[in-house]
Amino acid sequence: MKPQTPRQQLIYDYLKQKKTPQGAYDILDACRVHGFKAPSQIYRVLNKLREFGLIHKVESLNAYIACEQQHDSGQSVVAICNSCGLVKEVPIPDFTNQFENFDGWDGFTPQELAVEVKGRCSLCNRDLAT
Amino acid sequence: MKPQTPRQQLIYDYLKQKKTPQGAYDILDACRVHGFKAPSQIYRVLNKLREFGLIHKVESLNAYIACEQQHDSGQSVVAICNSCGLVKEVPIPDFTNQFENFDGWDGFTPQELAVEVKGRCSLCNRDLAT
DNA sequence: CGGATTATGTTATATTATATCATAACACTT
DNA sequence: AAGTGTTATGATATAATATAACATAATCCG
Repeated sequence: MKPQTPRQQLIYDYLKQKKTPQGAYDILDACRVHGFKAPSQIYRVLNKLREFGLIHKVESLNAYIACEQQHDSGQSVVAICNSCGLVKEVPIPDFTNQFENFDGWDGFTPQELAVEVKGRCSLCNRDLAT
Repeated sequence: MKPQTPRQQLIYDYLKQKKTPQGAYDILDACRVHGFKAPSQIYRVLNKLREFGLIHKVESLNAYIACEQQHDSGQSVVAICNSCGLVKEVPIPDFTNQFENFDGWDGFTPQELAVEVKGRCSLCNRDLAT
């Protein structure tokens, strides 16, 4: 699924071009020059893009990032560096499968999976070593 | 680690006795009779209890639950029913180990893991079948 | 075209969370 | 016990995040 309207395209492009997750109000400020004026305008577009699976909300940061790869469903594994704030989406193969086939659910049917890992990125690890 | 003060104990007990995650302002309202008056009082205690690993924040709900079992670190796997809102903490053995030993991190060192699964609980599945 | 649906604009408000500064309680040393 | 540092609490204000509600415009499709 691709962005369906100019405004969707605009915000999607903006997020793709950013390396760190952006808050809704950051996006709003950046998009004022393009005619956005109110938070609700931003949130509407963000929610659409989320439905399409084009972006993720990083829940623990209240911020949004563009997906780097296409997912079948709304699944994501996000690595957040506690030190520098860098956020990366990391593909973990078979991971979600394990989840669905897990015995312990006891009748629970998983639909969406959100995984957020906080830690220390490779660059900050390197700085630490010196 | 156990609650260290009467106020910590109070909020911890309150959360333990609830089956669903509670918002900070829900907790505030419930605790007004015990002298709590301001959000910051609640958030301070919640943050302490989180440090102690006694409660979790369910990020995708902005709500808080008492831990059901003791964790070594701040790890959690939370199952949320999209249909009835029921939330359960589910232990997934060896799961976090897989995460730490995952090859694809490329220098990233995981510290805290937050997993939130949305789906349909056993009861709602049963209702659906009839 | 006509009617439905979806996207957008606009204003107001709700919800969640933190900053700041003052005071009280406690733990520890001398 | 007095002094000192630390942690917890009280209290007020405000910041940050998100939604409700209602109006207008654009698009789709019979």
